[in-house]
Amino acid sequence: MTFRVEHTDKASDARTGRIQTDHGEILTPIFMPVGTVGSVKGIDVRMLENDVKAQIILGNTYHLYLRPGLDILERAGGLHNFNGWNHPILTDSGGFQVFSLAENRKLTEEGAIFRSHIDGSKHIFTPENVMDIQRRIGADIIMAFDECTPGTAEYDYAKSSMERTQRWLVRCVKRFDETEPFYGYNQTLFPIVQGCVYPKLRSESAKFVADLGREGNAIGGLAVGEPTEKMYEMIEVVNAILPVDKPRYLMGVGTPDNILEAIERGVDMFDCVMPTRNGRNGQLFTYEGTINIRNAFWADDFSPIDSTSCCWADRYYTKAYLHHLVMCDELLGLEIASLHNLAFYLRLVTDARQHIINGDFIDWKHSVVDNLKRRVKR
RNA sequence: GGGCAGUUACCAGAGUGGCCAAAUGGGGCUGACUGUAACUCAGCUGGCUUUCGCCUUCGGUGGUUCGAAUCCAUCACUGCCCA
Repeated sequence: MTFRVEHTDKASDARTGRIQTDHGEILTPIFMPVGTVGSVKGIDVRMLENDVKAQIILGNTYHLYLRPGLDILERAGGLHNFNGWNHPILTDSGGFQVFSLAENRKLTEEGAIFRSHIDGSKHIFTPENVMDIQRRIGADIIMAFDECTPGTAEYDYAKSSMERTQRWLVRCVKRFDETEPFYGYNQTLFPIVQGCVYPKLRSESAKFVADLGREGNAIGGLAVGEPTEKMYEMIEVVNAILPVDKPRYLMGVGTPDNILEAIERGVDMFDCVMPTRNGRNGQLFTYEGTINIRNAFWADDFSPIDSTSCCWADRYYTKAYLHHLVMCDELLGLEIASLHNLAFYLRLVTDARQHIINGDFIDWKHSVVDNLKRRVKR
């Protein structure tokens, strides 16, 4: 994998760049749709390519390991062959599940012991086997096994958690570097900065990560319960330390305005379940603000879903029709809402990229950010 | 014409003397959702009030009772059965 910064913004830390992988190129800043079990929920690969214009998607180590399992993935020839997505893929390590499945796991120095949410069976994830598993899943970019610390953690816990993540990181790097790709094409490992909301821990973690000299770096443990302003502050602390010539990936973030604020602070890559999950729950993101398409007042609004038109569905279908589909629990409603939201997210980062190139990113951001946060009432 | 069963909130449907503005579903309204155990979850759903509380409701009318969705009478309507 290679990365090249192409344009830097004079008024902020925003920049554009180009990541090259064996499965193709990624123009940054980029949003990566989340496909936890190997599928972006409700969206097939043709829609991802042609309508969403996704360049890279995520998969999840924990979920894919449980189902379909490594044997099937290996016999399929890796995740790209299995799910038909012949562009870059990034897999998360299961570190987030250490956080989100906290009731079903036990943490030790060795790793994390999980109870499967599917059948209750017991599994252990260690830095070493998570590297091995991600080798076999076959993503282009794989993530270190970390603990995603809650945003509300006390300093002492955050410190010991971050230190354990660092010890795990050393083991991840060692294992990754002494193993080979499973399928012939190159893979790269991104380490993850932790440290909760504490600047001291964040900078310590960022230095540790930066010193590893990997091809890209990630910021984890944000948007997990801390105030939004803290998140921005932590991004600033960390990005002041992470190398500028490597892509920076802010894990799991976020809302459209979160993404623009993070781009301003020098982040290049994002993923979030929000466009798909919230879309399934009836929330649409637009440049006008967010729309809850279940609200009764959309029932007779026969205007296009999004007049600014992120994809064909926005022009083709009306709000009233999408409202109807959602109220009827029709599968098509979930699909259209997810499609719209993903197309919007990809358009958002594409527009950000263009404005960085044009040199007016900050002005543009100021002109759109308040609207992005507002709720559209008819 | 006779017999039996029934009529409860938007719908279905519990409740058969006070703990009932009335269970539970559904529908509806509103909100939440940030590296996906999530087509999920939460609140509200007679009126006024932030709460307390007050007011108006259980087919209609009239009664019994300290007190009625619940008991009695009568009328109306619905369903099934017999002529």
